Amino acid sequence: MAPVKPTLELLSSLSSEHILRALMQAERATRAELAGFTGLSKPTVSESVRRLSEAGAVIDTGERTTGRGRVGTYYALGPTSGRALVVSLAPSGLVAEAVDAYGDVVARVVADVPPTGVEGALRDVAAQVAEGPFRLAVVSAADPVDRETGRLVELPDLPFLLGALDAPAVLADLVDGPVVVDNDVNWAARAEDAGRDFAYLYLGEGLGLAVVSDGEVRRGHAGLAGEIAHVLTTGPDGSAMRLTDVFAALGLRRAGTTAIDVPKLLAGLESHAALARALAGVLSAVVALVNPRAVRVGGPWGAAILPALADVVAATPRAVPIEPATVTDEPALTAARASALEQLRDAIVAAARQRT
Amino acid sequence: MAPVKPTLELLSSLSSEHILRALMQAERATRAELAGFTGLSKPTVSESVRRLSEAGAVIDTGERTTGRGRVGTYYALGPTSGRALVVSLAPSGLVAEAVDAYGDVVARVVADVPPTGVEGALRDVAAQVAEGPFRLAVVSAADPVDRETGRLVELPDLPFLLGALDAPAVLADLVDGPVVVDNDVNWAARAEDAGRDFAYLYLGEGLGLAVVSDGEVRRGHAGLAGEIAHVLTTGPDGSAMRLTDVFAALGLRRAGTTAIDVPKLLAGLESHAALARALAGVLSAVVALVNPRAVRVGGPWGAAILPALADVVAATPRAVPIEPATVTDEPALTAARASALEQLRDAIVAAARQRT
DNA sequence: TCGCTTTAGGCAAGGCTCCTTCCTAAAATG
DNA sequence: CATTTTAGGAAGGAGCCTTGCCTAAAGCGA
Repeated sequence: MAPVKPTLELLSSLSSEHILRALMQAERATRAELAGFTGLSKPTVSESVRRLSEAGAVIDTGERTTGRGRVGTYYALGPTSGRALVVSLAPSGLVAEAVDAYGDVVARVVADVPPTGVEGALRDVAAQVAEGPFRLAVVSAADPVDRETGRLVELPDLPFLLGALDAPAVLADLVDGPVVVDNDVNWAARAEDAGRDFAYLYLGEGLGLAVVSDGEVRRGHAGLAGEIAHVLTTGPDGSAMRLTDVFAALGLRRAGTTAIDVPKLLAGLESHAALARALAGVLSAVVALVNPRAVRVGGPWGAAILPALADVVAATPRAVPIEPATVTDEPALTAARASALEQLRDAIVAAARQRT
Repeated sequence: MAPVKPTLELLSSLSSEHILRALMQAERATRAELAGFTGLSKPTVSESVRRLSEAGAVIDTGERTTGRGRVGTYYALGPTSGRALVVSLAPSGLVAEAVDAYGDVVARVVADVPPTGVEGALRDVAAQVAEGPFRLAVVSAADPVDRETGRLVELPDLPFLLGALDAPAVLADLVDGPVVVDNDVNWAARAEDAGRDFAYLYLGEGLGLAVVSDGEVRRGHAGLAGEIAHVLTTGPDGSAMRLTDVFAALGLRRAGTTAIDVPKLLAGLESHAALARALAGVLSAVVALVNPRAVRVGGPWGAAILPALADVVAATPRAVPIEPATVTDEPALTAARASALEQLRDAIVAAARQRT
């Protein structure tokens, strides 16, 4: 809206940004190479590198070019560029990674969720990959996340897989900057390359849906967009029923909980038709409200139900393509890592802008 | 993502943008005043104004200051800044306005929809407010709009109020720039100030819903987000039923059409409970999928049903505030006008950036 | 009436950024 | 060992923004 003030400082900070981003891609480069990458002139690059070196943002690596011609000096990002923490929290286990500005995973720890709860385990794995404080953290959690606070929230009639957890508070002394927490289904959707408007349906012990509109996951006011358990749909008997109650009616809940009994569901093919109809009812609401180009289906029983679901949806007046999820290996972690990398790089550029 | 190239030209174009935006607000100003408004120094402003004058973007109005001190020269936007066309199309009538870069409505025409169709009437009203070609047009239409083409689309089992219309094609020879078309409900939602995440439910002859996420109306892949007629909900008899079929079941459709019989609906209070329940079912899907802070309700029978609807929703496990719409006087036109003004101003700044 | 104040605008100098062009140093090549 | 190749530096120039000062002209007040 309001234009930026036209000052010479703006130009030099733009040059710095060019240099830094080029170094993030190249890992190390001489000033002549940077001039080639960025399109800036050699004197401009030299001056910018001089300033950045003075501020500690980049350093002379000590390496020298060995080829024809004069010996060049390699520069790289300084140690102050720091690292980002990436954590994936799920009942099946925790994964923590430390990522540097080059996108390299410099440390990785996997752990089980102990019976004492996820909080201690989170602190442990984060500490294990730490090496000095992180500049920021990105957390994926298999439960609904409050958008404001980053805390996990329990919703009625939904399985609460990880339990109460205030990840920003737990990680506060390990992370200097922001701690971003989001639901694993939202992260998994971000890993998909399915266009600017699509929905991602996750079918596992819990049910999840991510809405991607105009290229971004839309979390809603409190971060609870996509919590579809309470959406009205068609029950096995044809009556209007909330989606979560369909599983109860079909006897597909794990005893004493609201979690879905996945093995039983996969074994009992006869319930698939009723499930497909119920899910199609939910998707009719998705189609009506967010109008996705397609619906990607993932999760432990996503592939099993997909054909039946696709058939039912195809017969509705507003058919939408039903596609299998394409990223199946740690999808949430993959997307969280990419987000952490982008945020880390932005933070480095912003910090350099501050300190010069 | 990719930073802008640091060039001196960037600075001068930024200065020009400051000057132009200040003139859009002030209508006319001396260079000294512009220096005060923008925070730029007097020589910078003088130089920028000189360049903009040469390019025709601003002109000496001929007026002179009359106060103490030296006589100043007033500058204003040049005639090439042009106008934007704003049109509202509804069965109740057409409104066309011409808006200049100051936000003033310089011409306005109201017309009825003739039995021959809306296309000719659109051309007529647009021509009547035209005075040379428009730089862009913004159209609000009371029917679903295809996001790609801007054409009105007919959906099965929905009233098609205006009929087929390709507004961009009809206006092509009156408008030099883009023609933006959107649904009137989406425009009405943009006129509300209800936070960054909310939904707008329009209840009239047709049913409409607008979804605002992260501060923007989200239109979906084809522009059909919010077409809620086919969402499954609770029918009068408790069975799962599409929302549009609820009106059929209650005998609230105008004979031979899929349009809602609003007078009959307003007269028959006994059907309100069933309607409220059906709408609440749809809102449960809205809450689940887009998680709005609140739902604003507008339209001819919005106020009538609001208390009953609010009661039913309050009793659900995921209650959401139900609020009346705040803008009731030409809400769609108001928002379309604001959008046109913003786009016109951006276009002027962009054009100046090109031509200097 | 006349000097003072006030105000728009111009001018000059200085600082900074970027660029192009040219030069230098040093390593590999033949 | 001369030539080629390449990183880096130096010089000069152009453009933009700023501060500070000056000028012109209109109103104000004695």
